[in-house]
Parts: sequence; C-alpha cells; structure tokens
Amino acid sequence: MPNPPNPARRSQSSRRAILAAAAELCSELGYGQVTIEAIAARAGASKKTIYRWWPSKGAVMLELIDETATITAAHPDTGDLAADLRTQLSAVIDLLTPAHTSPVAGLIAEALNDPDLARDLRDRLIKPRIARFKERMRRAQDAGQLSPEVDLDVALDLLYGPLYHRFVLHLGMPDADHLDVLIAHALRAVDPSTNT
Amino acid sequence: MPNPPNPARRSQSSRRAILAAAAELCSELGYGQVTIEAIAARAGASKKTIYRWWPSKGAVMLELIDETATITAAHPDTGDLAADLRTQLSAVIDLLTPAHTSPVAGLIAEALNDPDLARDLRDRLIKPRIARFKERMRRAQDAGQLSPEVDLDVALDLLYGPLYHRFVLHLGMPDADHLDVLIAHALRAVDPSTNT
Amino acid sequence: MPNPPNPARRSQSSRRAILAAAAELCSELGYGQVTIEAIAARAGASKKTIYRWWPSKGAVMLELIDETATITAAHPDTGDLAADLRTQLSAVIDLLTPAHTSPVAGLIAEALNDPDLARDLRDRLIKPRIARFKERMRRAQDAGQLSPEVDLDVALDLLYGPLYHRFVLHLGMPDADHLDVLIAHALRAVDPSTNT
Amino acid sequence: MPNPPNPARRSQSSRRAILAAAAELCSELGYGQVTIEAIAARAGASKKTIYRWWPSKGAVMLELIDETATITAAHPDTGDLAADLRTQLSAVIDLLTPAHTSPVAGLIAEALNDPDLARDLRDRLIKPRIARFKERMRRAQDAGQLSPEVDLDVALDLLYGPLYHRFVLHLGMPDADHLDVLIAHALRAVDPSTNT
DNA sequence: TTCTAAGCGAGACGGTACGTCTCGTCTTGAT
DNA sequence: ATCAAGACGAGACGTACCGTCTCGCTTAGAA
Repeated sequence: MPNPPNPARRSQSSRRAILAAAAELCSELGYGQVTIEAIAARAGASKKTIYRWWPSKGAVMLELIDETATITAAHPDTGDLAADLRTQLSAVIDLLTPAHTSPVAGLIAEALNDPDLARDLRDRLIKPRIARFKERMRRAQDAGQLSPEVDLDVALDLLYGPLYHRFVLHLGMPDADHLDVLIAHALRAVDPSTNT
Repeated sequence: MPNPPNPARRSQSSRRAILAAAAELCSELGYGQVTIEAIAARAGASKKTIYRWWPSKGAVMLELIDETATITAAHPDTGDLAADLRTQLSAVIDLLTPAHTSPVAGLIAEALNDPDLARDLRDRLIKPRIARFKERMRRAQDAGQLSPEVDLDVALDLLYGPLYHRFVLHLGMPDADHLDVLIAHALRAVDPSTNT
Repeated sequence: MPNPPNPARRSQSSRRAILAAAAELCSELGYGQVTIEAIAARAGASKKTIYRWWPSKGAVMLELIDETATITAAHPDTGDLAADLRTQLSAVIDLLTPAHTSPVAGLIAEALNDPDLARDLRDRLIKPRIARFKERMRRAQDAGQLSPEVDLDVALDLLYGPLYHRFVLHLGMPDADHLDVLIAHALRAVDPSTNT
Repeated sequence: MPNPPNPARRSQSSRRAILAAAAELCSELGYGQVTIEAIAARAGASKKTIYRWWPSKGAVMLELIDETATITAAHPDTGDLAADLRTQLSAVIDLLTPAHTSPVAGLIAEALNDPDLARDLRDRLIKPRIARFKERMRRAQDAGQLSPEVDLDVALDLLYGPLYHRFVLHLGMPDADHLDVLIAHALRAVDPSTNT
C-alpha cells in the first residue's frame, strides 16, 4: 500500500535545498545539533519530503558527503608515491577535522549505532574509495615504484589505520612531518625494498 | 546555590546498582537503547541520583568500563613479544565486538559527539592503557627483543591503527592469522631487524 | 488564471465513484475517519478532481446526503396527522442513527465549525425539508385536522426540537411510544383543540 | 508499565495555565483553531503534560466549561416560573453564541464524532444540569405553580429542544419575544391548566 | 482527421498538528 | 542531605492529512 515514491518525479530543487541545509547546519551548529526538523525548516522543505527519500538523518548526511567529497577520493599520481599518499591522507585528515562540525566524523559516529547506516557508509562511501586507493597502488606497482608482492589490504590498514586510531581515540591528528614518518614506516613494512 | 554533592554521603549501593543496571541493559538491548531513564528504572534509582554523580550516560558507561576492563589493560609478558601482542590485540577486538552491545564501542561512538566525554575517555581509559603498552614494549627493548631505537608512538599507531580503522569503517575484524600478519608487518616497520 | 471548471466536461463516472466511496467509507469507518485522501484512493480518483468540484469533505457528504435522503423529505399524507408525523420523525431518527457512521450526523457536526458548510447545509438540505413539513401541515389545516391558527414555526420547533436536543446531547433517541407522547404534547401545545 | 500519573503530585499552576490558555485561544481564534500545540505554547506547558492529564482537546475544553459555566446551571427561583425559565434559557443561548468562539458549541460538535467525549459531556456537564432543571420544576410543583402531573422529561425536551434544534441546524436563535412564545407553548403542552 | 484544450489519474510538494518519546530539571516526602 | 519517585518544560521524532502543484494520458468538440 505505501508505494515507494517515483524517483522520476522527484524535485531536484528540494533535494538540493535539503542537502545544502544539512551542510550549513552541520558546519554552523555541529553534527549532533542537526535534526530532520531543522533541515526541513532551513530548506523550506516538508519533513515528509525528507522522510520520503531518506530513511534517517544519517542517510541525508551520507548523500551529502558522497556528493561533496569526491575530490578526496581522487588519488593524485605525480609519480612520487609517498608524496601522493601524503597529499591524499592530508585530505582525509581535513575531512575528519574538526570532529564537531565534520559531517564525515558525525556520520561515522552515527553509523556505529545504526547497522543499516553502517552498511551504506561502507558500501557507498568507503569501498569505492578503497578501490581507488588500490588502483593508485597498482599503478605504482606497474611503474616499479612498489614491489608487485605488496599486500594492498595490509598497506591500507597500515596507512589509514593510524589516522582512524588517532581520530577515534582523540589522540590528535599527526602533523605534516609525522605523517611523513608514518607513511615511510608503512611503506617499509609492506615493501622492505623501499628506500624511504 | 547548587552545592556540589558530598561524596562522603554517597550511597554505594545506589552506585553499584546503577552500574550493574547499565551493564545489563547494554548487553540485553544494545548501547543505543540504554537511557538514563531505563538505567534508573532497572536500578531502582532516581534519575536525579544519576545526574547528581554523572554528567551523562556516557560517563556512567565510562565508569562501568573502567571497573570492568582492567584485564585488557594488562599486557602479558611471556617473553615472546609477537605472541603477547596477539593476545592483547585479540582482547581489544573482543572488547569492541559485537559493536551493537559493546559498551566500549558505544562509548567511543558517543564520545565522537561529546567533547567532554571524549576528554574523559582519552584521559581515564586510553592514556593509561597506552602507558601499559609502552611499558611492555620497553621491557621488550630491555630484554633485547626489540631495538631500543623503535619509536613507540609509531608502533602504537601501526599495531592498533588497523583495528580501529576496520572497526570504525565496518570492514570486519582480522581473524587470528591475519592478525599475525599485521603484527609482523608492524614490528618489521618499526624494527627492520625483526625476523618475524 | 484559475478558470472555473467546465461542468459540461465533468466526468460523471468520477463523480459517482467519489460519492460512492464517501458513502462506503462513512459506513465502514465512521464519518470522522473519512478523509479526502481516503475517498480519492477508494474511488480511484485524484485528490485534484475532488477539490475541483467540491470545496471540502463536508460538501461531498452534503451532496451525497442530498441524493440519498430524498425519501425522508417526503411527508406521507394518510389523513392521520399524528401518525404521519410519527412516520416522518422516525425516518429522521434513523437518518441520525448511529451517530458514528451517519453522514447526516457527521455533516451536522462538521457544519458547526464551518460557516460556509453550515449555510449550504441549511439552505440546500434543511430549508427545503422544512418547506415540505409546512406544506404537509397546511394540508392538515386545509383538511380541518389542525387549526388554521397554528404557528407552523413553533410547531416545527416543538416537534423536531426534542429529537435534535437528544441527539446533540447524547440523551438517547425516543422509542416509538415516547415519540407518540412527544407528538401529542407538541400538537396540543400549538393547537389546544387537538384531542389526542 | 505506563503507570497512571499521581494526581496528588499534579501541578496546579500548570493546570490553571493550560485551562486559561485554552479559554483565551478559543475566544481569540475560535474553537476550531485551538490545538494542543497552541495551548501548550500559550500556557508555557509541555504537550506531554496536557496528554498526561487529558485524553484530548475536547476533554480540556470540557473541564474548562465545567469550571466556568456553573452559573448557567443555577436556575433562579423568583416565584415566576416562566420568567425564571426565560432567564435560564437566555443564559444557555448566550453560552452557545457565537458558535464560532463558544467552547460549549465547539465541544458539542466535537463530541458528535468522539464517543468517549460524548459520554463525558453528557455525564459530567449535561446530566447535572438536567438534575438542577428538574429540581427547579419540582419546586414549582411544590409551590403550586405547576401541576404535579407534569412529565419533567417531556418538559425538558419541549423547553430546550427548540434551542438545540435551531442551534444545530443554523436556523437562528429565538429573540426574547419568541423565547417567551416558545416557553408559553411548552408549559401549556405539559400543563394545560397553565394560563400563560 | 488532426489539433487542442480541458478533465483526469497519479502523486510529490510545503505545511500543520498529531501523539509519543527522551532529555535534563525540579518537587515532594520518607529515611 | 540524600534518596526514590515521578511530574515538569522542552523539543525532536515519525505519521497523517491538508490543499496546491505538476506531470502525462485520455477525450472531446473544433478546425
């Protein structure tokens, strides 16, 4: 009976207004203070319209991030792997900072208590970005910058792990120099031949 | 004048009942369903009593964890560093799993949107455990199991980072074999002389 | 320019389906549960179509009643005035009962908070029926069954008043015997020569 | 589980503020525009507090009327029955007029679509007032102003019926003169010896 | 016979109010 | 003074209808 809505008739202006309102409120008040009510009021949209297209506030934020954070997904390829990784990891740090008003940080926190959202977060945001990370790493292997033996899953854990470890336990993000140290350790761990 | 309460007159039976109720509710219903109301009802305590002694539900859970999870803080010392790390990291994984009913996972999530709680989490739970990790590592250095040059902060990041990275992005915890692989990589990264 | 719709092009099948749906919903769920949404869904009609031809749910119900309840308007004339009045007043009681699913009762309730609807109710439903009541009474006067001096407005009040009084204050409708008593009193009041 | 609230701990100031807000809104905006939301906002009360003590807006209005309209229940006794009835019936007319902002009129309308409210309206408001009407009539009988044979239920119907008949069908309330005519007819109907 | 203007179904939209829920504070009376 | 109990103000939740709107699709006469 409660037919799913027809996406063809969806109002793009409402969608844009809702995502924009969500972004504004998050940066102004912090993720925790964003509510469906406030988004609707700010967007000049009806709550029903939000609930029609998204199951929860987290789903709105996820879509917002998905649109906004495409840049971060793009791994540069200057030929210098370590430098390119530093560039990309710095972008991730910026995405997570400051935690209070970061949609990504808030979404990650919310997903920890919402299995549906967790699945969407992983499948729609994280996995594609992991795929692009691995593409970049394979290009490095093809170009002889990295041993073809390297386990890319381990590389992922060692490169991104420290960031999320520090983020989630509030230990402070590494500065530029320390980021270099971490990258150098990670690359050496997976590829002892690396001479960084 | 809202005088601070007098700890000397605090009812220890209320405190115990509240912490016990919080633990039960968390394992029964999941962290997200635990509310101050429910804790008070289950404990036969007044909400006012809870608010008198703790600023938030997260603070209650933190105190609960602090009492419960002392074991995990203890790093074994069998003389085999890699094996001891595997034991301890496995215990950490168990503490975070299953995310839905784990007080630690819930507390970490909540702290991401509550700066006061984040500070308490870091200073009262995390930092002491990091100190014990470093003590164990220093013992390994003293025993010649590990190079005295090793940067223990980097080691911390490389060993624990992968766990939190996977936990927070819902990528699945490593199984026993993979955990060994990760530990071996981390130790090799910080101490190339390691022959694991 | 919101042109008024062209009645010549009106779909009679839609009109019938809408009125039928309204009648069904009212008897199934009660007047209060009938909504424009539900009528449209049941009738397979668009809400827009309903709003095009009727200003409100009450107006739909009024038109429904106007079509249905023509019988009640017909005052029988067997030559026995008291008996004929009992017949007609019984029909009115049936129209108002049970209050929960009676379109007439619901419409009367709704009109109490909607002046436009109240006017339509009075002018399109009530006044024509009052006129037929007075015609019957005048025939009784012409036939010598009732004094030509009788004030027909007072007679109307005394005959129908008790019904609406009891209806609106939920005092229970008179049974057949009590109805006779009321009619006898009313006729005696307006025409002391009546020997009932 | 959902314990009924404890009346002993009820806040009288909240109760007074809620009833006062309801009265103000009804006279300012009309019964139909009064909402629980608006009452709560005007009263500085929480919606929860209203729902805790009253099942619906109608129940609030009923309690308001019960407190306010005690005067109307009082039948004067000057020794002149017809005059006293005119006084009291005029007061009833005033209570019902203007329909738009009259809490009584609105409540009557609402009760027509809410059986629970209808029962409360009848038992808490109407029946006690009918009892006082009958007391006054019995005093008239005792004083020899009215025949002891008179059926007081019929008298009630004939005296009040015309008012509710006209009210509910929007036929216009009787003016003072016409009210006298109606009272005279009603008294004559129940007591032919009356010489009014 | 094609054109064109309207009514039609469907249903998304901005709103408003609903009745419920949880929060953190406040009040009361017993210990 | 602390406690259990729980009422309170506040305000977000998700739902239901409201009345308006835009969209294609019939479905007429009119050209």
